[in-house]
Amino acid sequence: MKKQSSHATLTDVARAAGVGTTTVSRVINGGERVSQETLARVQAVIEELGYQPNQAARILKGERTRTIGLIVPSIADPFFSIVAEAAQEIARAHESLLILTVSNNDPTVELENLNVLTRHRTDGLLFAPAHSENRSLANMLDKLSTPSVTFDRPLYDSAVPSVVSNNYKGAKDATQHLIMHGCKRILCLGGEIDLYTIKERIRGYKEAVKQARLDAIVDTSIRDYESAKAAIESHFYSSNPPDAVFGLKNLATIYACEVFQKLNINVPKKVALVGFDDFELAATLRPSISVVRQPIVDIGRIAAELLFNQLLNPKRAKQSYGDQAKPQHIKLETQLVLRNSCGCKIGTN
Amino acid sequence: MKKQSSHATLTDVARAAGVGTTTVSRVINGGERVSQETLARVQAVIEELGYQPNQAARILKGERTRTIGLIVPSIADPFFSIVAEAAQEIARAHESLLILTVSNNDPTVELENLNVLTRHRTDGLLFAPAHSENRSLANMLDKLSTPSVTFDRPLYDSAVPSVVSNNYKGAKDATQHLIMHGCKRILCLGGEIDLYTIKERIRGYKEAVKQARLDAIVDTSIRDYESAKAAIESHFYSSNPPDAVFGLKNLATIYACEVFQKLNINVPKKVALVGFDDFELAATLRPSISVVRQPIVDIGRIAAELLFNQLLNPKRAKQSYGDQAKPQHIKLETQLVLRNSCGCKIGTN
DNA sequence: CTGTTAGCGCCTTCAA
DNA sequence: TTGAAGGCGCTAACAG
Repeated sequence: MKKQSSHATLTDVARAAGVGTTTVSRVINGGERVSQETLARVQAVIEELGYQPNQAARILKGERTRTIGLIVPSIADPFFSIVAEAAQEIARAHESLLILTVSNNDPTVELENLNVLTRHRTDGLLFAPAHSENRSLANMLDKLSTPSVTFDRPLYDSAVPSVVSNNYKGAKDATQHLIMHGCKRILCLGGEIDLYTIKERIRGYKEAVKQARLDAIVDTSIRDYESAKAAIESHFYSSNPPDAVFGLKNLATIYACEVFQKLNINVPKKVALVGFDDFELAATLRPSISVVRQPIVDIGRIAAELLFNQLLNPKRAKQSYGDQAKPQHIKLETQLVLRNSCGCKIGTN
Repeated sequence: MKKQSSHATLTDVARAAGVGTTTVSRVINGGERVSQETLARVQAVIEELGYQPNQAARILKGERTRTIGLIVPSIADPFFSIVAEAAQEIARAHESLLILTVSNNDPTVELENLNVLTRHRTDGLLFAPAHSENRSLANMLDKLSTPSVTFDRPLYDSAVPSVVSNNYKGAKDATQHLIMHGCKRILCLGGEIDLYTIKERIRGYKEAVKQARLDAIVDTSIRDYESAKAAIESHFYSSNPPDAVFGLKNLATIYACEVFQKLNINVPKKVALVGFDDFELAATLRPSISVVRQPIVDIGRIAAELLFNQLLNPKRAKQSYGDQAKPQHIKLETQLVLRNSCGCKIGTN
């Protein structure tokens, strides 16, 4: 009888094949310096025993763990699930595994995740920081020897590179487009004001209305359909209703669509609409919804590639903040996808 | 100078605190049998050094890895990203990490993932098998000591428990509902005929039309928008066009909507429509789309709970197929969500 | 080409 | 309440 419900070890294989452990080690690591016969025999035993090397033992010997940690606010969110898919693809190309954790945008949970991942000695870390100003997180990561890259949001005052969209310009473009359509009172609608992305988008929106000498009307009270309905009703049943809405994020835009439909407020005749973030069916809704599209796959892919670059070129890895070599901050451009909700007369489909 | 860019070890801590390694070990494992002073001193050193125990070393000592592997066809797919979120939540509750891999429904990739996860000695495995009839996979898993659970699809001829929706009944219900609306020629539209879920849904559809003595019209040629358009055109421009469509999956349904809109075929007057799987905006489209809704979160949650039950009660874990104790196969009921596309006159929103 | 051996970092007896 | 020592499975010298 063998050990109950356990895995075969390299020693087991060596014994069964009548060779030394080194030989087995050589076989599983490419089979260099091993005679054909021995190699075949050992491989047969490996097959028979269903042997798989114990990664933990390798790690202990100083090898890389071949895992990278990914911390996302939510994996059910299409944005982050697409980033995750792209990241895992790159990881796989580098023969690494992706360990997925979810932070809910909670810095405490984020820190916990970070610690667990550290215990597991992930080779690198990919994450969307809950708060971009988080001095203690920044210090911690700079001290940590684990290469890291943030995405969607930067981490200020740290040496951690980032890959984000140009939220500011995307929002400004969208707002200016509405202005070009003649809109005078543009409501900027959303929630989660603490997020870097939202702040940037609001900044872009404000810049655009300011340049056009229009009033900035910002409502960040949206949390769910109900709050969206309440907010929109209060704005549109007022004496001076908006003539356009800029949705700060996906759900805000979708809720706005639904509420307008429910209240029989015609889009785009009565109110023009542009949203941040494209979504499935944006082109199928009537009217079709104009949006600012982020290069989501690129964000995930480039962030992961940046990370593996650090892993493979450790030379620049330990630059600390303050060195003249600044961390790489990549800002990807967004694309304004014009459909009908903004007032454009673009052919359906 | 300390070792370059490496992590502090338990020995480092012990030395710095002027105690033995055993003491430090005790401190990080609850601090029993350690004097207050010593405990405080050691904790201070741990804090100062940013020490985190090396999980690999613990694993080598025989502890659980506190990781579970998740293999999904695609994480960008909303169905699987929701399952993943639910699973990671359960894992977190059990202080475990989720390692995410993507199979693309490719058995070869699936096997690779399985092997990598085995090398990492994940405590358990959660996966949606690419093919439900995969004898070698089944054998492999039965031999493997790693507790596993499949979701969305079972793995036949194996001792691996599963958590799936009642695809058969959901599809049958949907089809019968269309029949109740008076539909006589119901087109069953989709793709990926190899998948368990699709087969089951087709089975349910066929049973329903058979009971009503109607013809079964099944078209599984849908791969993308173009193929959907071609298929629908060929069916609807024929001499005997369908009066209803049953969408076998999300995208098939959505493509159908888009094509009908494009071809100016009125839903539900000209053709009734019910789809399998609910989706964001299904209620917002005009007409709103009636669907069969799966309890996705439950699938992920229950699968993960089943897995941890096995982990915590290893007694029944090693039941092999053929024992009288059959593996647990959980089938969750779906819900027919009636909106307007089927012909129901249900109030909007 | 092949085998022996010494740790990697931690936990767990066993003594003190 | 503390510490010393062995070993988990593997790899990398270092012999043969």
